[in-house]
Amino acid sequence: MDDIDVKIVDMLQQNARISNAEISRRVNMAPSAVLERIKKLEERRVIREYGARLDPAAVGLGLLAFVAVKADYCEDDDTGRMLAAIPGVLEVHNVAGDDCYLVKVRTRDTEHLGRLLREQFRNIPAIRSTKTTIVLASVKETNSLPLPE
Amino acid sequence: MDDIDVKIVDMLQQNARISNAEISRRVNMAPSAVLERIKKLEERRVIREYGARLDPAAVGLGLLAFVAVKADYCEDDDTGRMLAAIPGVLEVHNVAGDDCYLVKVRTRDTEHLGRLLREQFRNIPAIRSTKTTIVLASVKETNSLPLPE
DNA sequence: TATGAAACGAGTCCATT
DNA sequence: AATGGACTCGTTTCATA
Repeated sequence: MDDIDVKIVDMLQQNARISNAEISRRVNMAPSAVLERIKKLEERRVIREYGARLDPAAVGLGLLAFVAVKADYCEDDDTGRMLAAIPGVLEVHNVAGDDCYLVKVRTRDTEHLGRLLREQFRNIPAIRSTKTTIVLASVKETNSLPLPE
Repeated sequence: MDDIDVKIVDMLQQNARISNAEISRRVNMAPSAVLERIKKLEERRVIREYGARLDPAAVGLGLLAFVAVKADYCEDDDTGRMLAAIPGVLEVHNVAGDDCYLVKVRTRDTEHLGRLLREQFRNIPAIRSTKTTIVLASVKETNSLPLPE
């Protein structure tokens, strides 16, 4: 990763639908050279994927919550995988501390969240307890990583 | 948002660098019609932005943590904005419950995290205390929202 | 690893329905 | 709100440095 790679991934982070031609103008290179670099960054998995960020409320997922999950065995990845498979579960992190998992979940409303916890989370055998934190408002939400100049 | 809009935003969610031509083939429409729809979805802010997801470790941000922040006034959005401005802070959520904010943060390592908490977080006047949860492994991490068929 | 030429495909605008 | 034609511009490959 040289400076030009950093510039390229930053542009793609900021706007994944920018054209190769535009990138190549901004780094003063031929489009074919930029294409080569992007392909390699994708192969090396420095670039994982390209995605559109949608307004969750516009697709009926107005409620955001974080659920701390205590399970019998934190090391057992099956529980994590079962959590990850539940619709609305966006993130599952294995965490240090009292809890085993921290789960980010979006649902329509509190009623749907309650149903999800009762019918999905509690049905996973190893889960001992859950503690839910409701998000009232998101001040910032991005996954653009700060890159060096 | 009709069925075709849902299909379009889902394709863009899955791969933001898909061409309009490819989308138009998959929904059996003229490219110009698809372009119109995408423009309107962007205008209505159903589509917020397009981004590349990078491997955090590849850009020197191998550590992920969540920080629960207690502040004097939860309602005061200045604290939230100050948190959001700190480099490495990716998400700031105003939450219900004991804490005021839940903050998602990426740093190089624990040393950098410690410095960030001491030098940045604790310097925000209204902040009373912080409680940090270190992520050991992320089982799932996406922001693709589950859409109806 | 970068370039430039060439061929092909995509993006965009607009008159029309 | 969608189409199809026309023009412009971008993408991709490959021979070459």
